[in-house]
Amino acid sequence: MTAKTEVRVRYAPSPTGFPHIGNIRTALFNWLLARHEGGRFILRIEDTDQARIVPGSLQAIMDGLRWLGLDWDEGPEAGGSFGPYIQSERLSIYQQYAEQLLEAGQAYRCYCTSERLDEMRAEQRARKEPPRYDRRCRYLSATERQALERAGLPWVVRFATPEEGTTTFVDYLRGEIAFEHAVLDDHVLLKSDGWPTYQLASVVDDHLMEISHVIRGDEWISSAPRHVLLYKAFGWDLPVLVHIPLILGKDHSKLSKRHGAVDVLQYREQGYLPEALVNFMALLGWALDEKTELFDRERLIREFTLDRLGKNPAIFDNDKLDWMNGHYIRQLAPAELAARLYPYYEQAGLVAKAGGESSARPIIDAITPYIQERMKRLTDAIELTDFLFTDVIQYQPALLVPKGWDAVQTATALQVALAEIEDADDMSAASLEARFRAKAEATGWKAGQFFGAIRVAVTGKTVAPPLFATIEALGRQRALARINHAVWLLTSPSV
RNA sequence: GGCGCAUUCGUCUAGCGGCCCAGGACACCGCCCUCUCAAGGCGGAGAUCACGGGUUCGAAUCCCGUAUGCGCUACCA
Repeated sequence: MTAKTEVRVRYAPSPTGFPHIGNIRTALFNWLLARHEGGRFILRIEDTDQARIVPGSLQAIMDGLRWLGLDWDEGPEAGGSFGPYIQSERLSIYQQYAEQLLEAGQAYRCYCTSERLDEMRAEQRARKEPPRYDRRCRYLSATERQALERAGLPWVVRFATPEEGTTTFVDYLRGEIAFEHAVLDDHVLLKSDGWPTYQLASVVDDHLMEISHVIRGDEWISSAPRHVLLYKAFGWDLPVLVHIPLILGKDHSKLSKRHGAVDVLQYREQGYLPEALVNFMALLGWALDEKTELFDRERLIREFTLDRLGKNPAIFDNDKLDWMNGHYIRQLAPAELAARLYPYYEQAGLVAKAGGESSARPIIDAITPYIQERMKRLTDAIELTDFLFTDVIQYQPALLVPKGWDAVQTATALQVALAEIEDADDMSAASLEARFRAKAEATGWKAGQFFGAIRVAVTGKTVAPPLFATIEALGRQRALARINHAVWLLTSPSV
């Protein structure tokens, strides 16, 4: 009877670029499993390829995770008793384990130069053979080895892969997968500069950090047998291996820059809500049942299990994300929405245009309830309401004239509107609406035409938030000025 | 080329031998609501379950081939 071991999962990105939507979705699944099982979610940084490190990417990774609410229990800035969690700070550990393999004869030093390796591979390719290390250094005689050693040549440590037989392992999603040793290489464990490769570092760390489930993209499945062999060489127990399908772009290739936004933080810039992105990403490769699509964070944690994961790659469909984002926007309390909108207005320069925060806030607060169900992204608010923040608006005068009316008729109606607004002692949207509806009734004008003309006069647009809420937010003076201007446009000889 | 994985509406997916001549959602189309645009409601179109063989009384579901797509094939992860 073995005690149930704690679930410990990790997200182990390389700081070689900004966090990509595909990687982050892997992080999400790891995080969800940890939270569902009451386990631990670990962030480990795999920075063993110094040449490829991109400055700022570690920070971006952490910002992205935090924005999405994927908090880590152990890792950079969180601590933990299995640290350090940055591989560049664990070099001596990997060297020690490489040494152990060397002594056990499960690995060997290779003195081949990269030039020789390149030539060898070119020849193999020319002969239509699979490119593979020819194991020259594996079978060096003692004297040869000593000579090389004495010459002070640089060396790498390679794993002595069994030459015959097959390694079989179980992938949680796909079942048994087998690889013949003949197709495996004697891959490098320790590079000539003493740094480990991914293969060594990740296996050593997963073991030392007591990782229970390795959930990663399925591009790793072909290196899984090497990892299994390494575990065996060390005499360690295997974690549960879960290879999840990749996310593809619209053209069915691996998601990349060509497909538009792929960095998580770009989604924030574009006005997506983290709750929408989390929900959406969870559905890329996971489903609860035949109908449920909307999951808040708690529900996701409650329902998430590995056995509901799918095994075929998903194509990222922005349309559905947009729909879902709109749903979550409508879900927000208006005050909360207004607060989240503020930074976008600031970014767009509208706060400054309105004369600073104290004048911008009330406008945003007033109009937000009316644009809430008209947005797919937070950034949509800008275009929907920019006319509220400026003194002058510009539009084609012809837009003023509704279908079925002419300029004269329109000017007359706008003058009536002017009088109504001047006479109004209550500028609330409800009161204005009652007033204008009564007027439409009395004159026999269709609301569509009458209101449409006013809408363009006041906003410069044919598509805008509800008219009377708009006028209320605008205020009497500015509304009058704009309608006056419209009348002038209609009656001036140039039109 | 070799090895591996995958294959259900355009897209995300449900389906784990009979409930399926395949269900839901996005997108699309129509109608309703309506001051525009949305949101919302109702309805529609859309998948010979990649193809070909088996197994079975019965297959989208199991087995074998083929095709296609994707991944890996570095002193990168």
